[in-house]
Amino acid sequence: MERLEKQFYEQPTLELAEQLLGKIFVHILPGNIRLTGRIVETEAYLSHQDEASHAWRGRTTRNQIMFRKPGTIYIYFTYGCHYMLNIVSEPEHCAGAVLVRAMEPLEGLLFMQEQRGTSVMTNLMSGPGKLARALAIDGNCNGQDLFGKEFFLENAPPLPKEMIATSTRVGISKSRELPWRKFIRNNPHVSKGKVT
DNA sequence: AGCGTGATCTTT
DNA sequence: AAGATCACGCTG
Repeated sequence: MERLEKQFYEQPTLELAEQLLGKIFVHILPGNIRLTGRIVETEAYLSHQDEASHAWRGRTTRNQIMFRKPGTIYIYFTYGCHYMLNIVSEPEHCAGAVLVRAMEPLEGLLFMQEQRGTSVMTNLMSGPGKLARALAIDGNCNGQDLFGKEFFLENAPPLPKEMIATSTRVGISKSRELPWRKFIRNNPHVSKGKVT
């Protein structure tokens, strides 16, 4: 399947959060090892309209990558041990982003199992911290983009509307009521937040 | 249900 | 300079 190009990432953040479901995330390791997963859960983060977004008060040292061109990868470190993978959306300087919260592991399973210390498939990438670890993503990836040799997305047929579920976001205290989490209904690889 | 772990942001 | 918070995951 072909790679997704620039215009795919330029859509409004909420639409991109839905469109990303089902797409294949690819990380190529040195030695041409493919680590890949199918995105099954996302969350939208806007900028100034969204109190829970890192960008809601404007540009800082940490969030500056969110202001870059769509398709850029924004990684940050939290709780002293986890890296979070975000994909920048909207036109440049708007600072929208989509948090990738869960994937279904596809290729590189042995590597992922070693990274994660488990071989239970539904536990490899069923959460944002877990998937970053499984895909060998850390702070060095911050600011890279999805148009190079190392990271990109592969296309997949759009999902039927009835397979897409919506809920409030998880793990935040501000703007809790916003229904900006998107996930594939009844998929066993979504995080242990809320299921329907 | 409780806590580790460290960067970042807010308040003094 | 100090304190609070955190887009989490693991043990128990």
